[in-house]
Amino acid sequence: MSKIKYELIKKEAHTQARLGKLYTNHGVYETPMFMPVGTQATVKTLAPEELKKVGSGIILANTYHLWLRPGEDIIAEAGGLHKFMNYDGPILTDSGGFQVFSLANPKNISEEGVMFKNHLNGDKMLLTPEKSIAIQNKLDSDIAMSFDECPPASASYEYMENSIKRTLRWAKRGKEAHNNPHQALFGIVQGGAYKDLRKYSAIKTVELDFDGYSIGGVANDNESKEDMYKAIEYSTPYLPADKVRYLMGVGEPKDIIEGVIRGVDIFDCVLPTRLARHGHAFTKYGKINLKNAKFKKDFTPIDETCDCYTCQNYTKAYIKHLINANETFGARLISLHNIRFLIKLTEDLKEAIKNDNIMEFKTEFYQNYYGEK
RNA sequence: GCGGAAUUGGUGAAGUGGUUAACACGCCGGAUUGUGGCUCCGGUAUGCAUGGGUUCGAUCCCCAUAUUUCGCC
Repeated sequence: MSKIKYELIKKEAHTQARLGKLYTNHGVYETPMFMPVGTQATVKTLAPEELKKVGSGIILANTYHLWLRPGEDIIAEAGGLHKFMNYDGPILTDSGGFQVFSLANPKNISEEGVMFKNHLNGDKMLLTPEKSIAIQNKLDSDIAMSFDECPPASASYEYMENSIKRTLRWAKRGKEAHNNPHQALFGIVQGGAYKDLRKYSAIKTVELDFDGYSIGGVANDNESKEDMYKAIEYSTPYLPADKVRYLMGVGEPKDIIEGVIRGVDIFDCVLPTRLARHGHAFTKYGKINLKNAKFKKDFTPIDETCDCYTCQNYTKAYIKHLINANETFGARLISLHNIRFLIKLTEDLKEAIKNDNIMEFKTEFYQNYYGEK
């Protein structure tokens, strides 16, 4: 019957970084943590066992997509999302809120909910906080997300203020509609890079008392790094220490480090898998593009220091060939590596928190990755 | 051997007597942050088979040569 529990193990001495433990119905995991994204009940190209092997904990699936296809009833009939997709680790479902930002025309947002144009067949569909929660209840994920609006970072103060207030009303409605005793429900803090709006949103969201808290609305709309870090800094001070904090949609190595330093515990991002499909790989010494001609005869692994299956067995030249030939095995190999890279990063961050030297770790990482002094 | 047609970048090709030779693929780069996977954005022929000629000007007109191709003997 337990939903989710966060235990703060240790705070880093010089920053807000936290080492914690997350107890879920599908295992106990340490944070900081990176969640691979499996929108349509699959982390693209990868099998569940492979995800476990690279050390991933929670994965993210998407309410909106699974609602449209195959439909939450079919997944419920299968015995829930875990059984349906054969993943026995924890699953978090996004609420569909991000689709408000990416799919819906802004004028289709009302107090009641959001009108979407179904991207599969063009049908108009209404997603409301109650509906989003009902779908997530049926999907039976470990963590459900509140249905929020994710306004563009460039939104005006006025728009943002109205938006966060509506998101708060939606959060309350969603919480009241929530009806799955072993599923946790997270609230989402919005407010762009406006200090008082982030504060207001955080305090009011916490008042509603959720099982965990997210910081949303970052890394969109060409938002500057500076604004992203501000959005985090303006939010985390108002979040309770005994609840987990999740920064939504963030996954560049630099942003994960900066997020952890500002007190974030969980991240998710499509970047490792999307970059992989386009031939880009993370390495200790920066991101590389395997399509580049210089890798044609490079018979060394993507990253000599990496312990993943890909780096243990395959060369850049081979993977470049697969990507050039549009073979899916190439995307698979890089996806595996990229996810392992980010998870390894969180492992290193955990170690740095234990040792109270996260700023030193950051400096060294940046030197290697970005060539900074 | 005779006659016809063709010859434009790595490939398939469009095109006009007059500034920067269309487009597609490929190639070379770049992008990508709660995913509408195989997308988006750049760059990529100092030259239009070769040599002459006509013209103020030719990739586009004329001649020759070469190559390819089709038909006939």
